Amino acid sequence: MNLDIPKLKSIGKRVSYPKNFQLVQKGERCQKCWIIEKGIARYMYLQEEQELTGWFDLEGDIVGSVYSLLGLGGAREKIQLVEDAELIEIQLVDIQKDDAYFQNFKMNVMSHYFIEMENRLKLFQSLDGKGRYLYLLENKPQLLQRVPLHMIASFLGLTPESLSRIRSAIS
Amino acid sequence: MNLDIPKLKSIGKRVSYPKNFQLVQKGERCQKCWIIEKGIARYMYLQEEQELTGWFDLEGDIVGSVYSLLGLGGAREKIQLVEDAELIEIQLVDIQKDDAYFQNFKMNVMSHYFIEMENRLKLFQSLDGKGRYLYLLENKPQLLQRVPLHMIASFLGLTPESLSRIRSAIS
DNA sequence: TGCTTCCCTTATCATTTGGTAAGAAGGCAC
DNA sequence: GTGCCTTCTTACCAAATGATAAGGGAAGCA
Repeated sequence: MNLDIPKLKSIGKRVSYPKNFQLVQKGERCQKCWIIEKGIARYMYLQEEQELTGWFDLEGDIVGSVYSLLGLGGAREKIQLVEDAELIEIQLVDIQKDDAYFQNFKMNVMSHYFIEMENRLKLFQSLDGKGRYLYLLENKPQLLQRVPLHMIASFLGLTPESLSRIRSAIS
Repeated sequence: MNLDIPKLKSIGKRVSYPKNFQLVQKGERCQKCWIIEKGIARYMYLQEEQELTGWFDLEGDIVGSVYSLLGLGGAREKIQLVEDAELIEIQLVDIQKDDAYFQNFKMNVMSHYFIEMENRLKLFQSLDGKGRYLYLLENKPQLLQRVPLHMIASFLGLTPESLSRIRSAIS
């Protein structure tokens, strides 16, 4: 049931992209996904005037628009690199050749994000800004060291000013 | 690609349960799911001391612990009926007989909740309590008429008092 | 070097929200 | 009926957050 990552990597090819490079465009029907060898990817939603940070992927994660990969439609978000990155780029068509593996791939990718989002939603429902920040500090401390704070603030549903206040109140 | 609902219904059997009946217990490995003919189901997370309303299902929706149905483990939530309900009860084992249909079933159920939760998360990240309430009023007005407001408050990530204040400020 | 741009912080004030307490209205059991 | 329980509202105060403005520092570029 688990995803065969080595197989997935063998299907793809190694690529390097610079900071701020855009992997996925909003509305795009994605034919690719990536595995992060080094770097951070950021999922961004364009919400009336403001840019919302929906998620970050780190080393070892699979990057791609889930909505689009599943064949549900065009990507709802754009995905950009926060740092210079080294990735394994995988053409979807190469996974689709093996249908059983492709089904397994889709189930794995979606269930992974399903679990992450379920947790994330509970955090928003039950914790205030300080609580959400502390949770991030506890569970993904690398993000706080490698990602600009205004992106973290958006990810936490806060203004940069509020996040700054929360951080200064703690330390 | 879409789920064959008539087929699903033909597999199950009609049942009636009273208000407050518990369909799924936390930790349970579910062998059933349901289609709602009449009534409302409520998904509840037990979060340190407090009870969190994660979701509501209405007429036409498929009810069940997605996490458990996908074989990922025991249910993370309990599911109870908000009203007396009429349901089509479906034994999982009966769907699993047809593997292609079962794969399709799982993909459909999960992608449905994936999309719902993605939207819901964006609401929490970008809107305050009033905004989230107005969104609900616009998009699921039936819930406000049929579900006790303290459950709605929890669903919106608010205290009952805050929701009450928001409602009185609007009307 | 000097300049701009980006990133972050701090301060102030208005608004929103939570916590606590209290009370009203309705349903239900006895 | 009486009494209990649930649900909902209102009021008050403290805390959290947003909006706006301002400033400093670091990085990048001509």
